[in-house]
Amino acid sequence: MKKPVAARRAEILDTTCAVVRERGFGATRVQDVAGRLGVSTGLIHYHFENKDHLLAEAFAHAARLDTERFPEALGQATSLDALAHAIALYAPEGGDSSWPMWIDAWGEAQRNERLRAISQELDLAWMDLLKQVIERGVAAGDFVCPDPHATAWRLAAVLDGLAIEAVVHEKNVARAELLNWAAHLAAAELQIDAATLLKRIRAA
Amino acid sequence: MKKPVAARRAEILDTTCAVVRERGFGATRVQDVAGRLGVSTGLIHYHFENKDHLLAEAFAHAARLDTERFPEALGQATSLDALAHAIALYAPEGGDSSWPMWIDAWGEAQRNERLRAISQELDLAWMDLLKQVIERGVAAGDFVCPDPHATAWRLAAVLDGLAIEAVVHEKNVARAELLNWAAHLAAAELQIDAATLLKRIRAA
DNA sequence: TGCTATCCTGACTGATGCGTCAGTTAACTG
DNA sequence: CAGTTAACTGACGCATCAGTCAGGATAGCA
Repeated sequence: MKKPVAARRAEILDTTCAVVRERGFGATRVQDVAGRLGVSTGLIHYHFENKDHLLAEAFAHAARLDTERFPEALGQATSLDALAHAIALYAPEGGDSSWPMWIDAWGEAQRNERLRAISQELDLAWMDLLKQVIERGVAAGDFVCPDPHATAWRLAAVLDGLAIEAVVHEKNVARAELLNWAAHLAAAELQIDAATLLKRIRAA
Repeated sequence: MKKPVAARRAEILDTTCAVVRERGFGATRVQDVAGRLGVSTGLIHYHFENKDHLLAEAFAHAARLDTERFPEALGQATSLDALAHAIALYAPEGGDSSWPMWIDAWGEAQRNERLRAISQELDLAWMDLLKQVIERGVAAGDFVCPDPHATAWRLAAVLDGLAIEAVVHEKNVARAELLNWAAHLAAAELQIDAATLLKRIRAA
């Protein structure tokens, strides 16, 4: 049952993320994490100074996992595929997506400096990924875009806004619509064909 | 000190909204509301069955206040002004805006059916307002828009997404940028002049 | 095999906050 | 100006939960 510190900490962080996805930051209890691991609450406190630190580290852990997938998009052969992969990566999946956590974090970040810093950095990173993808396409002559910065913000904002509807108010927007509408925005902003982009997103 | 039920309830709901804006749904205590009104916690429980009901009713109350301002936009003389007013109404103000509450509510709504229903209805109402404004402009020949439904969703989503950045991550997006970017999106979607729209939004 | 450092337990404490209730006060009513 | 009803108080019960701590177990090492 004894495990080296690093392994145990990682395990606790993973489990904390899972609990936060289900219960939210506010309602997550140390007991929930301990119970799910079949471990005492004392052990959690042995590895983490307090609950605040635990939640913040779990959130940072999840953010790291997300940003680690960025190169996957940037590594695509064409700028169109890079864009398609970035959008597909961003859009909420059905299964174990982290979206519930990000949405919860926005609310929490309003009063928790630690969470706000992480959330802010993550949002900026997403925006920057989109911006890089756009600038690459412009440089290659694939996209036409007078203001990549503004376009990246708009695209990120639309994806955030639609993701909220898809995740929180499931009935309002389905993933298919979300992708469709986002693809149309991107296509209009970059002067490319929406149908082609949509196909690439679905294939990604 | 004694007040008729209706007046007291309204007062309690107003105060609850104020507390929720500051502390969030999760961290709002009955004592906070009572204390701010200079009243006992017993009184709150006298008027509301339990904390859940109090929070849900306060949220519905705030939503009602917001939607009551819709006719203000729809009543404008021109479709351009209607659009400008709708966007200005939507965008977060500096002062006592309800945005912190809406953002918090998205997180909370993931686990609270009551809040979800209200939040969902409110989001749909906003989208519908934008849709009405767009359709009016199209009918009048002021706007050109092949898919008002999709455009309304995109516009609402962009405003939500940018509002999050402006409210939660203050440094990321200022209100001026938010309005500018949103105006550009609306202008492109409706084939009108962005600068003119922006002027009207600022004047609204 | 025995020793030691590290990981871990489980029972405890203290604080917090919801909801209750017996009793009090203020407004209305005839 | 009683009598009655409705609004209100304040103290308390009770459950929950973060964090502590003294001691126990286990892996690795000599």
